[in-house]
Amino acid sequence: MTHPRKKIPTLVKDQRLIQKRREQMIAAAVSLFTEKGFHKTTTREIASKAGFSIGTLYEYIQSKEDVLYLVCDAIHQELEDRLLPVLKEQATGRESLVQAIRRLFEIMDHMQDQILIIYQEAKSLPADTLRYVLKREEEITSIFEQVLKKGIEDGSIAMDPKDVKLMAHNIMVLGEMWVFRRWALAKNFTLEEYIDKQTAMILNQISYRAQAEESQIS
Amino acid sequence: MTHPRKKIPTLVKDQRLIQKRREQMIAAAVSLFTEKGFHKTTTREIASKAGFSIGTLYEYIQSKEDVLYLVCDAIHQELEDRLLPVLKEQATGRESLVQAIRRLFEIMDHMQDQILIIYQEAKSLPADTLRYVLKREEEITSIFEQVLKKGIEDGSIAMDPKDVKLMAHNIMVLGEMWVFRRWALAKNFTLEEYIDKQTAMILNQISYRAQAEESQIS
Amino acid sequence: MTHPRKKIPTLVKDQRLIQKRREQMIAAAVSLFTEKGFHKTTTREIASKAGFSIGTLYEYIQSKEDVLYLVCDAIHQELEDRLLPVLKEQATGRESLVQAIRRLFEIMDHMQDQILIIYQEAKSLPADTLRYVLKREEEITSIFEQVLKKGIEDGSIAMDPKDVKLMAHNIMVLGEMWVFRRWALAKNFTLEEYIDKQTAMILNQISYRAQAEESQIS
Amino acid sequence: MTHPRKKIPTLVKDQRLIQKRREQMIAAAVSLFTEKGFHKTTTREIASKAGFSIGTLYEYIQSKEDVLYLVCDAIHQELEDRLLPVLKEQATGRESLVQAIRRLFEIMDHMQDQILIIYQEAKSLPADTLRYVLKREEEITSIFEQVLKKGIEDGSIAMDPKDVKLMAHNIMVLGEMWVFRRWALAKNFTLEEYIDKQTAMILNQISYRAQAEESQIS
DNA sequence: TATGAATGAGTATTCATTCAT
DNA sequence: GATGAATGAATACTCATTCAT
Repeated sequence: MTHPRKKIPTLVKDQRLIQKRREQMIAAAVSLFTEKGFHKTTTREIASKAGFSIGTLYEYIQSKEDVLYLVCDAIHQELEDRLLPVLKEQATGRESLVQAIRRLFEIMDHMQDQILIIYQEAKSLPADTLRYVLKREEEITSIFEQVLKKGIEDGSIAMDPKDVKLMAHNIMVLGEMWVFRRWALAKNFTLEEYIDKQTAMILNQISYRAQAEESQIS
Repeated sequence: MTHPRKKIPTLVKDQRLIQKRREQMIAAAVSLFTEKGFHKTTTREIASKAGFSIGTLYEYIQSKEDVLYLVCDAIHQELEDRLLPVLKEQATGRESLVQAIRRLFEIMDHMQDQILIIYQEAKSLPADTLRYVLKREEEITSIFEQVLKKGIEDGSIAMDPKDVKLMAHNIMVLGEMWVFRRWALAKNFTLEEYIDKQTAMILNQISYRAQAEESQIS
Repeated sequence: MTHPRKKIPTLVKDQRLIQKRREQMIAAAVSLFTEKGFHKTTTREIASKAGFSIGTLYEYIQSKEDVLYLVCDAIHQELEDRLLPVLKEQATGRESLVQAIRRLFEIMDHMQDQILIIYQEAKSLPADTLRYVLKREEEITSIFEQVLKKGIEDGSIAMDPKDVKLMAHNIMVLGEMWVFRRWALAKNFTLEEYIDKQTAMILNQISYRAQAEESQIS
Repeated sequence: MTHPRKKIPTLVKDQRLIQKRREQMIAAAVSLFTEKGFHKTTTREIASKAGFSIGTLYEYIQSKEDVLYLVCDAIHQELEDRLLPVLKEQATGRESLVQAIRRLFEIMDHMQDQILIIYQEAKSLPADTLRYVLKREEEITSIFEQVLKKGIEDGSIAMDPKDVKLMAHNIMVLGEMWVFRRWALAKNFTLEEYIDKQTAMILNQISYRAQAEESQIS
């Protein structure tokens, strides 16, 4: 169902070892990229913070960019892992949406360092690899598309199906905005206030009365 | 009225020359940063593309980061210079808002490369310098605050004054989103459609009927 | 007993290798510094003459100044290693002094290039590091202090103990003078003559008859 | 009588101007070379501290080394100008010697920064130019040769004429030693003490009783 | 599998010197 | 005579990557 991840070739064969080493590597890299950015972090530092030698690092990756990709992918994975459990089968689309927005924003608050890495460093990935990361971002965005569609179907959400995709992106971006405009927002709002206000705005778009307005604007 | 810019020291004294050389330098840097990013662009490339030698480059700046700052500042200046003229004294706040949103989004579309530079490279600025750039971003955001306030005063816009700041940031981010989610949005919408839909959504938040709804959500 | 040397940090761990590489590095640097001086010698030249790459050089030092320090320290070490063996337990202070002066002057003649490096380049060391080098110079000077004191004790040398330190410095400087005034001295004297004459002068100061004279001078 | 100075070509013709500019230049350079050394001082700094532009600097010299030469020569000139007046026609050689030694050591104390420049930076002069500086040093040394010879002639000094040259060099070096071993000497002696002790030692060499001793040493 | 020494291409920055005005 | 903008060769130092052990 989900898009396949990029395979990063390895000189090592033991799968369990690969996973362990990569977890160490990713944890080290996240903390270093957060602190100094991708370019100012050296592979030596990553290896050393991960607890092994530079030679060993290169047994598990082929280039520094590979580390960045693994980091991005792990972040997306964690984001998804934290977001999905909030969706309940029995809830209406609207209920799920409110929950998912809250959860998304809380995740953004909690993972702000990691989110920033994706925003600021992903561009350093080779074009090919970047595509995997963007695909992943799209997959996560599509979670909101699903929720919105469910709401339309069960009647709890009123909106033009053609607008579902845009709305899903809007929600993601409003979440990320809490991270990358934090310097301005945190001066004026708590996370709670931010969630409440943005949720209200989003809900306002998908209620019946809103639909009438839309036509008379432009 | 506006926040003062950072002064970048120069070895050259002739002000006219400084301006001319810096314009050349900025133009060269924008194109190179867009193409390869800040870190992968060398100072020699900047100088050479600007049409002078590496020695001359350093007569007009003190470090590579200075070039990045000048680029960011010039981009913000151009953005503001393009945005402000759309505001007319005699228009209502609501009319101005619609115009300004359209203009902002068009500018984002037109200056996408530059906007991306700010988003992706500003983090490489020294902390001190970054503050100047963020301050500038806030100034531009406050243009929308002014417009919203005017609308509230002249009765053309209905919203809680406490929400003005957040709404202004939302508008800016929805504009920038056209740039940094272009890989997803451009597949589904034209700029026109994007402007219309997002404008509708924003207007929906600031119409009288919307106000009633807001309270009953959370 | 001797003052501790400055530790120069290394990226390499193998102590034997460190010693070997540093010996290569020092030999290369001495010859280059002699030929062109510290400032006009490039790190690349040092590495290349030492037989390894510039990258390898920096595995064993942290800065070009580190090389200079290592060179100075090695020179002092060699000087001391050549000087000390001349001192015999059973000799009188006066006998030891004559031997040590001769040996010192011979060393100066033999190591003139190296001595010049210390004289002319040590000032380029960071203040902290320079202190280590001067301390070392003082240690070597104190060898002559010991010899003089021994002579006073065993009665073979007659001088005011308060003058021991100055005399030790004088001896060292008269030795170094053979190096840095060589352009004038070598035209007029052989090393043998120089040793004889200066030794005579020094001995003249520490003989009983000399003491009487001193008081009637100033 | 004195050795001719090196001519440093000029683009400017007005001799009075040349002298004025060079004085400014030398004063600036001495202070900068003292503070940071020759290599770390830039020509721009020299020009700026001298009160004119870099372009003007090069109207009066041809290379940075020329500045160093002018500085060395000016220092030697000042040294000589301060030393010579102490010599009185009517005094005995021995009296003159004592006076000249005292004066020399006082000059060394007073001009320590400048003396250090000659000691540490002269090696950066082109070989040709260096010869002029060494010649000058020899000239100054020969002042002491003259005094010693006069003493021998008038019977106030007892020494082998063949040792005059060496003794003159010894005196010069013992003076310079107050500068370049200041880090060690100043901890133990005042200038007065230093002068007294070294003078005593020198006089001890040139008194009749000393002569006897000399033969029996080696 | 793990190590870490070796490599050398790459890069920001400096600075003596020139020359048109 | 004075100025100062322009030049570009030169240089210390870094760091991703390799490979022998």
